[in-house]
Amino acid sequence: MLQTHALVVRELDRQLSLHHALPVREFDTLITLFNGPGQRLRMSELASRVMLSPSGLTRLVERLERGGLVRRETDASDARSFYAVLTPAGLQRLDEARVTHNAVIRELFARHFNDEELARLGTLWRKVIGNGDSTPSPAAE
Amino acid sequence: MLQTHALVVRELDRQLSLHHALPVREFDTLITLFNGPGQRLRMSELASRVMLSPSGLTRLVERLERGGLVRRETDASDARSFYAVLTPAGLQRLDEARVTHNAVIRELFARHFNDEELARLGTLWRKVIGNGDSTPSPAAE
DNA sequence: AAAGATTGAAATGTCAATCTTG
DNA sequence: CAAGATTGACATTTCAATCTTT
Repeated sequence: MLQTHALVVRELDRQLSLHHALPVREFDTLITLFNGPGQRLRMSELASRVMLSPSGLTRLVERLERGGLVRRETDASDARSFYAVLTPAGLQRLDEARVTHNAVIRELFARHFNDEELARLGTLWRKVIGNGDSTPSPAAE
Repeated sequence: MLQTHALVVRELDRQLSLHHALPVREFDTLITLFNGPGQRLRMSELASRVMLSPSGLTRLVERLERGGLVRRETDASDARSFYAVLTPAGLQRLDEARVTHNAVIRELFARHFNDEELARLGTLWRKVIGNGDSTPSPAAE
């Protein structure tokens, strides 16, 4: 299982970096923002969703901001907090990269399974995510 | 799917590092060597099995060697090549760490499934790995 | 020249410490 | 003081260049 995971992520990163100069981590961050309310999320919330430490996310958002794909805004209700917001350029880049993303997933992964198997896999994975217990982990949804 | 795997790997790394000072990458390398013929593998072969670049593996083996868990030997038939060999100390450390490894996998993952589901997952994953497709179709552009 | 492996430089991520605000 | 976020120091990994052997 760990090997399967590593294989898919590696190839995804290779293709996204090659065709869109957008490593898989950055891609994941953009798509997470896209799914957030108003295409924005607090830094801390974003960090836990993309499984990065707070400092790791700060640095990643710095890079995205330099590339104009994301913008940081202050929170009117709490001056300690910042929002990361998807910019129009970020949205466009995400849409382009999604084509490659989907192609890789299909080619490397989905291709091996029929619809019933895919549905079953989805169900099984959700069981794991939905239940974070055992040890107090800092990052969970 | 990517999130599920990321979650498991993160927790595995946390627990192995905490209890055995053995990050998941090192653990993976030891167990791969353990499964090799004579508990040894060529550097290049080991690199591809643990999904590390050649240079990445060189440095990882350096660390393991410093810790006495692995030893490097020359190859009599080809002076360019080196073998990484599991030492007795490495085997013992691996055995200890396996307890933690199994506990985490069971708690975080296997616990959610019955035997039939686990068998099915194994089958599905192997389908993906079995295909060493390095360059998928350029459906992106 | 090609293959196996390593080294230097640079990118990315983490932990601990710090700064600001609640 | 606690919470959100950032910064500094450090660890790990990769790419490109290099060295040795085939």
